[in-house]
Amino acid sequence: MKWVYIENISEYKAQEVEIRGWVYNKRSSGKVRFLLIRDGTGLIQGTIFHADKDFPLFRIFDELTQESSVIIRGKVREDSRAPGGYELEISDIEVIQIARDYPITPKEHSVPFLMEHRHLWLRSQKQHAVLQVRAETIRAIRDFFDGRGFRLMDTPILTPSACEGTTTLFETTYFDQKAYLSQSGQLYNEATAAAFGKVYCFGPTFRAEKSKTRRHLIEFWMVEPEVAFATLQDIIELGEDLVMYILGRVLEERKQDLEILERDPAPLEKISKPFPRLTYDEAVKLLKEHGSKIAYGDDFGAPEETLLSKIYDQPVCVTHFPAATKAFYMQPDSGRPDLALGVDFMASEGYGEIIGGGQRIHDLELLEKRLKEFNLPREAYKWYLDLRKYGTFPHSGFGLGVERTVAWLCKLPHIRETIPFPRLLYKIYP
RNA sequence: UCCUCGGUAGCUCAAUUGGCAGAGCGGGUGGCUGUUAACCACUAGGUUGCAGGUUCGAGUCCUGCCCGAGGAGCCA
Repeated sequence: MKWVYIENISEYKAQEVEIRGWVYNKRSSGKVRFLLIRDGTGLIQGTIFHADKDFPLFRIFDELTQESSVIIRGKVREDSRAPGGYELEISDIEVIQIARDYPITPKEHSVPFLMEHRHLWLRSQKQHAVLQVRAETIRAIRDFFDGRGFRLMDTPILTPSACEGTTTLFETTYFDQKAYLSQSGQLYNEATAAAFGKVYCFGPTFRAEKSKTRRHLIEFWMVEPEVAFATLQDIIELGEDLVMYILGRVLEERKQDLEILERDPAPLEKISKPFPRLTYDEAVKLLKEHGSKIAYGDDFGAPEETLLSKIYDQPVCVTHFPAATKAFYMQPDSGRPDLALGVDFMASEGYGEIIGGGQRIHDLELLEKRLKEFNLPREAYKWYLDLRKYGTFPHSGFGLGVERTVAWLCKLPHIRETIPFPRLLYKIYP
């Protein structure tokens, strides 16, 4: 008998097939039994009818518990009463293992309990749907860049020094030296951009920040493109195209998952480019008009990001931040050197920043001056300064946080469900 | 690190002013021919986070600690 996956079940109408999976739930009503099986690709209901209550299949059915692993065989039938529209008339159940006392029941559980059982929670329908959206988002990102002639250039996770002196790094040892887990592949991207023109890196990043909010993870995934000779304007358009591409793909390919999550797709479907663009000055003015107490010169905190993304029903691009709030390598505006040519993309519906980036300093003298101002050790950045010494080039790039993007697409209240095993403040189990 | 709230059965929660620790789900047993987190009946299940204190009597009040959640700060 042919082993098939539930997602393909409609191709096997009226045929005898085999499904391998786990018991999601079961119900019985005297001489009818219903078995809900999941196999990783979907859910299907199996039925058993028999007049004799001692029917052998009934006895096997009665032994089954939630998450027991089984192989079931039977005939596929279309039935509008079944969840999913198809069901299997079960002729045989082969038990691989009876699961005892599966901790996650079909009723309510608290977040701490579910996080403690994250390795099992992944099997639940909504978690499955979120991670399908994540996988689709990642696939879309790679297709987007690969399709535009970008080269994937993996950057190191173990690094000899801080990309930034200001943020908190995870320190480890590298034989007899100190080493740190990467916070960003950007500096290395600038080197590969000079070799390949258009590059991107995609990998995990680590930040030892004591952040305990709905939008921070200790370990998260970020895609970072870097384009040689691109300006701030060029990179804003690239970011818009990327966001539109991800949106289109998820809306097209994962509609069912958004439905499972009860995520109304309408606000996402309304999004179109170009996104509204504001300078920092304009944004501060607008925030003050809407009651924010932000002082000019302050970086946006969570409440400002949320407020800003609620004012528009589109993602918003904010540019020209005060240079003092931004990284040392940000190119200053030619007219107003106190402003940095940076851009933050705020997702709609209150989700805040999903992209941060900008144009990098390409002038050697200016970069050396900035390193001094930020008290960064020149020796550690020797190779980085070489990029300005040998054929320097204006260039720009950004980083898009995968988890924040997925949380927005799925409209989740917290980022922690957007990655299979989140690393949270003080929490590394399971 | 700070502020707020919480910790009672495997899970989610209730318990009046300090006065017999209880329900639903899950487990077990039985019933039901179309269930949709099925339903109905019965049943087993407790170191009330830990340590101390007040009291005739503490889940409830007090002190300290531990753990968790929400928010703030922090945060290319």
